[in-house]
Amino acid sequence: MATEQESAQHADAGAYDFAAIQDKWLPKWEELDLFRAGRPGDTRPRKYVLSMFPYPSGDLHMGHAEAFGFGDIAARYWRHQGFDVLHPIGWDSFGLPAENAAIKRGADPSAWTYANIDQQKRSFRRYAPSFDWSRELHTSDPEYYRWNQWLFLKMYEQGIAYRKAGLVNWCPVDQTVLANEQVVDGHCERCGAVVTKKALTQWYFRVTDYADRLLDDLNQLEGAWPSKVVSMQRNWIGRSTGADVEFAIEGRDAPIPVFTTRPDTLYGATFMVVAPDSELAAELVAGASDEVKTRFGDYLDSVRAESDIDRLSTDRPKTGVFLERYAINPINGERLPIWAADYVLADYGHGAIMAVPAHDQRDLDFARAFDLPVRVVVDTNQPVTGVIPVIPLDEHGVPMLPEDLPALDPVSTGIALTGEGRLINSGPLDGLSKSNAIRRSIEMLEERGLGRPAKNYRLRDWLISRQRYWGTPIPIIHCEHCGEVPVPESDLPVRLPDAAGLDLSPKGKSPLGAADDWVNVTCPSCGAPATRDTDTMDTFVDSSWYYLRYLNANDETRAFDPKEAEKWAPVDQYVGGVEHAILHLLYSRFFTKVLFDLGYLSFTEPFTSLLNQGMVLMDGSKMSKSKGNLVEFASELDAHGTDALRVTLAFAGPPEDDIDWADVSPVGSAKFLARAWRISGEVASSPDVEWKTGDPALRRITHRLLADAPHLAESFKFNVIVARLMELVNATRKAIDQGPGAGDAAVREAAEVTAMILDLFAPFTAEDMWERLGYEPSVALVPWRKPDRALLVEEQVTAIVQVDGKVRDRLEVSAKVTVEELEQLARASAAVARAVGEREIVNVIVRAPKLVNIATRG
RNA sequence: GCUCCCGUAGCCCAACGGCAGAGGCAGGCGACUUAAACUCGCUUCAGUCUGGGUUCGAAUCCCAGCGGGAGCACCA
Repeated sequence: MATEQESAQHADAGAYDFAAIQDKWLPKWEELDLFRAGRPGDTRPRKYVLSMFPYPSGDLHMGHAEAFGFGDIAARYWRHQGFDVLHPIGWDSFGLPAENAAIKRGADPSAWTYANIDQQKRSFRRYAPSFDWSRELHTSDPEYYRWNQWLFLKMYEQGIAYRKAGLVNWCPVDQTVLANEQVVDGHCERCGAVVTKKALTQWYFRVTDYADRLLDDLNQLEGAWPSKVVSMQRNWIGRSTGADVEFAIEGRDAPIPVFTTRPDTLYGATFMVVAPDSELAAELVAGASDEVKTRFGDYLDSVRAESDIDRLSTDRPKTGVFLERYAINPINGERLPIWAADYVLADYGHGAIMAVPAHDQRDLDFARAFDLPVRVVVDTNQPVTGVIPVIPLDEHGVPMLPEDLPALDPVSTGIALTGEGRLINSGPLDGLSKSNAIRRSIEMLEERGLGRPAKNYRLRDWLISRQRYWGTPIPIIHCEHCGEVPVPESDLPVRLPDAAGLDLSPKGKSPLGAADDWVNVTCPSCGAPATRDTDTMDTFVDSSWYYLRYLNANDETRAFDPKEAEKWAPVDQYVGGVEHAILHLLYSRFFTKVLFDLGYLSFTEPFTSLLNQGMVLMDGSKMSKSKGNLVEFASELDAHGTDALRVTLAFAGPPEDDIDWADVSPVGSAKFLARAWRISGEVASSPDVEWKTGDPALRRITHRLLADAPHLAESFKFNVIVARLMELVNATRKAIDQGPGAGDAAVREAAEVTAMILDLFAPFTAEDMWERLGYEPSVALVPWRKPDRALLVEEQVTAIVQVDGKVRDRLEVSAKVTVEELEQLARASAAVARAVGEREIVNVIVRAPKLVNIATRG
């Protein structure tokens, strides 16, 4: 309990009270409506700063605090640089958790979602990010998702959205299909269940048509996106170039194509392998003996029973079944036995390969397991012009000449020869290098009409159908007579039916199918009874273009205004977690390119610069309730205040690094803020004071920070800016207590600059300081002062003198000292003479005015 | 197995190829206090993971190794 006396002291001392400051400024800021972007007549240049919008799963947590904190630092920074900054916020509010909560607790998914949003908005308000709330959007609003449907129809018209049957990833827990990107190490990205396969007819977006552009345009992002994300996307798209080769099949009219990156090794092909779950395998086995049919059938069953997890384990033994059919090698007419084996995938290339066991590890493993022939056609011992050969050493370390090398024998070593070399046993290709042989073999195939250059991708088309309720209905009607009929644009949005009365529990088919009134419609084309498509869209569709919806979030006539896009987009600074490196970020890039092709956008990449924040950990591991190491966002806010929390997160280290909460000190941050704030109350000069009269030493620190802060902010070195602010506050304190005193102009200048820059991290404290310094709100809109360059150069500097790189003396010299003068001074130094001794001076490097290095010999 | 990133005081982190320290945490000493906490002041602490190389000069660039982290992993 505080006594009256203590309270009085409290007030007298003007103690820093973060709660009071927050309560004071929140309503005032809202009244001032500071962060609305794009006001009519605003002529400032524009910046678009965006943090990935949150899924409303409950309340905000420390991860949000970090991510939105960094986004807000960027937004505030650009405002201080004189930009009209668009910094919107919205809600990624469709998705499974709402539905699962509905099933578990009987809540309506919509009610659950919007209640969470209310809760999170209250937390955001306290956290005070500088959002333009007037553009708030919810992807679960019909006003939003109607444009998902509109985009879907546009893509359907272009053939980009299509339906096909196939084996798809199936999550047995969520009871829905998953896109390839949502399967992580064979597990469901969301719930962790082991993913299985299921044959279904589903909707896809043809991302593979954009694979080359998605890959090639990554070059534009080099340097502006974390290199990790760029390489992950490259990896994910996984382009390989080579050739399609036509193989005739005995007893089949048409030849079958095979994709290979190594057409140069055609002469080394000794068998062919087809994917057991491909149509081709089924067709080939149909013409085989009953015994083969039985063995193949058993094999196929065992393959289908495998989960992706089993398939993912490497070095598991190769399995397969000989189909008793033969292919003809187009280049030399050889008969190649055809096998079915699960190491060949049905949905990559053509689901069939030519096996060259001597030069492909997987083929070699298979050949060794089934005693199939191996023929070496590339001599990898032979050096190739233009390639520096690695010369192997024998056991005594003596380089071995080619004739001393052990014979190439993949069969006995078990190692396939995949390196550079010279072609042998390959007829017209003999003697060529690997790369020349690849080129020549493709030419030969083209001349004979047996093959052509080809590319393949690891990337698969994006499966967007979901068999769940809480998502965007797919705007297609299925009619017995007309087939797939798009819902007319004028009938959009196709609203979700009311959840009440629907059984949302996962059954493997969409709950929408049970909404009879909703499903049964008349065909827009022929008027006959028809049914709606009952699947909903992957929620990653919602987030693929939301950055455009912010530009006119309240426009009911269109998805977005291309003129606004011209003004604001693409996003200048995007902030979010690396977990979206290949999901959201790839899909969003794809949508942007589609919209470009449709003529709605003039750019092809959505996010010019990307910052990935790290994670907030506790004691070295991810925070979670079950581990008992959860740091609650709300309780941290209560204990230390918004500003201290934000400063702590910004100061902890580089933004992209993980932060361990055990290593940081919100108490320390609060102390720093209190020190800064106290100074603003002690400044004894008035705002019209003449800066030039101020203490030069303190002014130098102030202006050095003004000079450095922009490039530090733009390279995301927020932790360094905070450290430099601490330095400035410490120096100001010293100037007041032990220097020129609180009335000095430099003290006011330092305090004002502290407030201006502190606004990036601690907006409440900065605003209150700004008011105490005699100004009107808001400091958030004040352009940063320009550094006085004259103050940055010191008149006297300490020059260091090195002898052979070791510091031997320091000299106080004028900053304008000439090279000659400095060298003379250095040579005259007694310490230098001692260090040089009898040695001969061979070189003197002078970097006036800071450094001299004397190199000696002897 | 392949690829990428990172190793600086007890801890978190700074340092255009040029004096290893901006800052914080923790520790120590002191002031305030009857005392403690808070606050304030002062202060100790590493030669940059190891080994080579380039350079007048390397934490920084190059090579190899060790340690840690991440991504990819039958994609023909």
